[in-house]
Amino acid sequence: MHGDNDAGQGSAGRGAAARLRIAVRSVADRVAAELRLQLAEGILLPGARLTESTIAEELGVSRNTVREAFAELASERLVVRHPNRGVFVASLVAGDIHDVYTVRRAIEVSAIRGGGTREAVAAVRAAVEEGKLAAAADDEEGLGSANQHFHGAIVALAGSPRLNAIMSQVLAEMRLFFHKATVDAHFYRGYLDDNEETHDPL
Amino acid sequence: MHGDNDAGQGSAGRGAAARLRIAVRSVADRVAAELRLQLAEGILLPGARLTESTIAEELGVSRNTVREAFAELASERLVVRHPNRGVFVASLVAGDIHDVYTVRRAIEVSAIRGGGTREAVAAVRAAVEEGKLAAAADDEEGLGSANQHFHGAIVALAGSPRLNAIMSQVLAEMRLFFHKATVDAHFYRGYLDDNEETHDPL
DNA sequence: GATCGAAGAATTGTTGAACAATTGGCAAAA
DNA sequence: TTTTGCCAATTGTTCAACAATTCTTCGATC
Repeated sequence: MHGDNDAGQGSAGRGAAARLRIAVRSVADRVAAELRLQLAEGILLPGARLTESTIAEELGVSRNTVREAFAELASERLVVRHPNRGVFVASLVAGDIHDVYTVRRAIEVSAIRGGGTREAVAAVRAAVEEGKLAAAADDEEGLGSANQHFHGAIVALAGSPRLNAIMSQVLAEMRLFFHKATVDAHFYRGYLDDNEETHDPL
Repeated sequence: MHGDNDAGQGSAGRGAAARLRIAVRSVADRVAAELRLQLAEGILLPGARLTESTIAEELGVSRNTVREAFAELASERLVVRHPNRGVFVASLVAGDIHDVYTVRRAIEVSAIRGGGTREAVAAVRAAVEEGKLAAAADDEEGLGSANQHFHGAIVALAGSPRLNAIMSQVLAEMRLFFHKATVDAHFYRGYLDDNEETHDPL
């Protein structure tokens, strides 16, 4: 009874699947993506609790699927699991932030050393321009976006899939941090100088 | 009926749980740990297929739990998921290996720059000694182990939890690679020199 | 009134069964 | 031989159940 399918529908279905193959991943992945988005947009604030059943209901998926999505996000450090208590949006303390910057610096310094293809270098310059424009227009949002592109481009210089992956996690953690309504400006300033030093060699 | 628990057993159970709290994690985590072990020991060879139901039966857990373990391992790149086809032990091609070394180098160079506490430096020296002893005794196994300790200690110099985490993943990937029965010795040699250069500054 | 502890409620961790969707192999047809 | 279509096996996902654990609330005791 369950191996029962008619040829007509089969071929039609295959066509649709092929068209979407690249875009459509598993449901768990899409749930993770949705949550990642809400995290980045500050809809879910650090420290907030994510209840399995609630999210399962909201997104119309099963608790089990939500669980898989949580595992994904936890491995990215965007949420933390407290055994038997639940998962919470990660809230970064000063030490964590310092640590994130340590990682970013390690990756970027190494990537810059490596040189990079002409296109990769061009991408960096483009991101810098993007940032200047946003800064001139006082566009907070755009500046943040340009910042992400800049750091992504820097790491892409190395042409290393793993470094890229690590960097995108780092950037995700930083987004989490920056959306925490008010950031201690002084604390942040210190790191800005650090950034400048990092990419000066270019 | 399901909220039914007697006080006596409750207190006894709590004692046992408290004793094991640190060691015993979730079942999914233990499954992942077991698989990680089999991966490191070369029981599961690169390219091998891991069937959910088989492993579930072997370890006496549910398929769903195995699934969670797979997610964990996949995020560590120890296995790869082919959608709708299954998970396979990751098999690293030349490019991957190069990439792993790129990451390792980036992390280690940065960690060495940072200096490190006296204890951390001592740990590095200890690992070097361990390696020398193993080499003198022609102890392949011990040499591999010493190598792991060495690189772990190097990164620990930075005192960064995130760098440590990244490094342990890198080491796990390397273990996967080294257990692939026969490794092209020449290819490997090239990287050995690289290692030497990396830690020479010490 | 404050503290402590014990039911009770809520939530997580795990299981087992079910079924749709997809894949790969194999046999029959062209 | 190549292609087509079916079958078997496996994955992806859901649902329902229950045990274990944590959180809450409510008295009882001091």
